[in-house]
Amino acid sequence: MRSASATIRDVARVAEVSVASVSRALNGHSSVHPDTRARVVAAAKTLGYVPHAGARSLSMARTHAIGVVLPDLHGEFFSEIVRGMDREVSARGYHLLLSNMHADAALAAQAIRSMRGRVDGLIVMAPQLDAEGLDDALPPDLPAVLVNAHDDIGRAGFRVDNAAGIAAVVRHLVDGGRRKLVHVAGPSGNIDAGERREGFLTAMAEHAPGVEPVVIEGDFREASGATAVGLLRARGLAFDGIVAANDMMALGVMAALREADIAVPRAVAVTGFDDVPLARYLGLTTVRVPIADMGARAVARLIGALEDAPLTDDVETIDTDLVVRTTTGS
Amino acid sequence: MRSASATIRDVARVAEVSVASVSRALNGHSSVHPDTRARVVAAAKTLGYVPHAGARSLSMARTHAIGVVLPDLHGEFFSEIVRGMDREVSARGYHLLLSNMHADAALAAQAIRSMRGRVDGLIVMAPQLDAEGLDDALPPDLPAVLVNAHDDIGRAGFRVDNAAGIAAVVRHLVDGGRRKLVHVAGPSGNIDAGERREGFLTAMAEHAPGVEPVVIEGDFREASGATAVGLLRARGLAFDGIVAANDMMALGVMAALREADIAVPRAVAVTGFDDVPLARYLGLTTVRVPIADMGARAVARLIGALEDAPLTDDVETIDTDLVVRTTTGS
DNA sequence: CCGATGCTTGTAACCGGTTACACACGCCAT
DNA sequence: ATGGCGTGTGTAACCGGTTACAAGCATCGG
Repeated sequence: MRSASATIRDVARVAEVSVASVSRALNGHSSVHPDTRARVVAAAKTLGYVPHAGARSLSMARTHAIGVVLPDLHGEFFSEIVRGMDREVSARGYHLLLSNMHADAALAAQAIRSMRGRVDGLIVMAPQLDAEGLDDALPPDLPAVLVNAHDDIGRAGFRVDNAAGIAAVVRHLVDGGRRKLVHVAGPSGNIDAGERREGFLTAMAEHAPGVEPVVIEGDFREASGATAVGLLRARGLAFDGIVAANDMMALGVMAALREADIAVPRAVAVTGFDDVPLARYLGLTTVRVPIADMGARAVARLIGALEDAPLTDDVETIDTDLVVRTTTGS
Repeated sequence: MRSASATIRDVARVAEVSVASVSRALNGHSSVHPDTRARVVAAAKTLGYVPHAGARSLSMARTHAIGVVLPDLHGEFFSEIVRGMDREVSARGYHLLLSNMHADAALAAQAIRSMRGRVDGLIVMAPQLDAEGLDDALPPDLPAVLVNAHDDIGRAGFRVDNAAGIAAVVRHLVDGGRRKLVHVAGPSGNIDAGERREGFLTAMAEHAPGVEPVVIEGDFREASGATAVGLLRARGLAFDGIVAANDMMALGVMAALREADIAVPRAVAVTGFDDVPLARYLGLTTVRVPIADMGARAVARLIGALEDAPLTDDVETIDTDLVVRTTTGS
């Protein structure tokens, strides 16, 4: 029982051929005599030989690994997007190399750079890096696909159709007879939060003309949903529908409404965004975002670029679905 | 603007020194003249040089990456354990290489082998592989830490203290005056499910002597919780507490009880196991399993072994906490 | 003035694979 | 016999780093 693994040279010695023949035999090259191949395969088996992926990567300039750079994000989004990527990646024989990014831009750039030579391409979700920041963080020879990208980033990427999702929510509420809608917005720096806020205002202008839309600031966290309800009541504003920018805030809203004895959905309808699993259990009407699909499509596009044509710089849009449950019931 | 990245030789040429000096200068070796170091650093900066991690790994026999082999598991567990590992790993300057395993043992072994030369060590969760299967799947020179291990695996690993968790649940229910307890068990092949089932029987013998404990088969999925309730009622068994082997089945139990107009917790108490986020929202009394901690500790142990002493073969136990909520209210 | 010593530096081997190229061989047509 | 061709194999360069070893040079003590 050896402790160090066998190398290709060990196999060559045992099979009494050159290392070149071992390599060719094991990689299914056609110009290898059947007898030779048999000897090589037998030697490899007795030695328990497994090729050293790092060495192969170096000489082939191909690692068959994809780097994933994500900010520190909450469980549901993280596991969904990674699951989607993994599904696609393992179907194509690649691996995923994870790197969680720190908030600091310099550290983020460092994390990205440290991937050179480890991966064939990158999938990056970097809310805090703008086009410039990305340009000097990304090694020029490493193809990258952006997730949650700005429209105008000038790079291959994906984005969620936030405006359409919010518009569907607003239309649904207006169809149900609600007019006095309030939007609980996400943090101001966040791209998706910004688009949802704009989308809300646009949709209100279209579907409820004449109504002054109200926007309360939130931060995507559950507590800020409850705070928003407190604020509304303190100001004495009348409202019959609350459109939260994500599901967690919608949960906070629901808890605060229950505490204030305001009936959902009779007095006030509540909606979220994302469709986290919790939403189904609590009957929350929300907008489903196919996160896993986005991960899978990002991977597919990246690997496609690696194996065929280079990446194009356009941003693809991910469609959303309105999921109607009980918090907006008639 | 070059398309291919600069190599150490390019830097050497520009700085007018040898590659050895570049390597030494950039790696903070002490025997480099300050002037030389300055020239090298300047050259590296103008060229935008980033060392090629793959090449460095090959010559140093160190990748600073840890392979993670997991079965295809549901969201919560996956994201929690990966989060815990990531926390520990990035604090120590390593990366995580993910590989989801297929159910087939041969494919699983293949997935593990393909990590050779890519990672310095492995963290493996392989419910379908026994000691033998692991022995010939794991390359002998690759340290590995097992998660969710059998007690007697003869390898470094971690396990959840399922018996203690279930015992705490049973004690809590008995303290609340419940005696006629039913256990809804997990799938028979699963290690944790088995330990929870045994733990239930042992705890019942101790805390409720004379009572005949009932066990209904389930499969860890929500639907099987509901099915179990149906079975109990069909058999006409009396019960005042249901101890589900995990949270999802407990949710199924609760839904079925609600449908049958059986009051929780007044008529029947319900408990789960795992403490998924949903449990908090639905008020489920359950056993908290610190999944992220387990991931972090597995990584810490593996990296410790890599950098200091080799791994010892013992299995460490992860403690659980009883979390009392409303489904067992007095 | 000479050898020992310490500080820098360069040359080249090495990590473990892949593959361009050369070459040996047998066979066939000329 | 000769040249051309196809098949199978080996030699050695290469991927991009690290590092053992040798060597140049200035300084210093005897």
